[in-house]
Amino acid sequence: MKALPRRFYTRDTLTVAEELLGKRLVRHTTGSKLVGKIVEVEAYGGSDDPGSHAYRGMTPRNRLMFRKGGFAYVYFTYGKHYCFNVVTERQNVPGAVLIRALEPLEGIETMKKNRRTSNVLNLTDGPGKLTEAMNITGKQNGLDLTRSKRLFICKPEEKEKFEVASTKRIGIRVGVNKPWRFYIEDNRFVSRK
DNA sequence: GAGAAGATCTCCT
DNA sequence: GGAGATCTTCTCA
Repeated sequence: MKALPRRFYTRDTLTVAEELLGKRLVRHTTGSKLVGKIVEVEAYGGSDDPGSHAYRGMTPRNRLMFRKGGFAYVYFTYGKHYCFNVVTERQNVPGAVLIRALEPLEGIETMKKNRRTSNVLNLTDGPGKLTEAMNITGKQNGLDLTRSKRLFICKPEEKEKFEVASTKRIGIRVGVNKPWRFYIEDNRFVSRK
């Protein structure tokens, strides 16, 4: 269980997005260890991407997107939900990858408790759901994923084979033409087909 | 300081 | 398939 190094994140956002598929998101909280396989992501850019928070430049909320890659960018939306992003690119180049869905691997009972449901398929198949299942909130905003012991991303122990599909992004009104959503084909935990 | 929209989820029909 | 929940953030006056 070794966290991915800084150089994994400080690259082109689309490359990082695609390569995050199949990786493990690891969350340690008091008394529990939660692990999920990343099965669906979306890439967000800067001034070239109207769908991105960073489209109009830096604001207090999106400043994390301008940092060097490897940090967590967590924001609150719709009055109810947190969304978890991984910052990409070099310092001062905005970019982030939204984690949209996970396949639960460890700590499933804790996730069920966090989500108040017994349906495994309903635990982490959406950006607002997986943050609740993994106990990720605004407190994790700005966390360094290459150094933290409580929240990080690592490679699977054995390499897995899968097909990657890409489509338009979901839930945004502008910038919908970009095919910047990636997911693992035939995985049951992907939020939408 | 006000108003509108939002990278969503759940419940209802 | 559709609307309501619910509150933060941004924009503009």
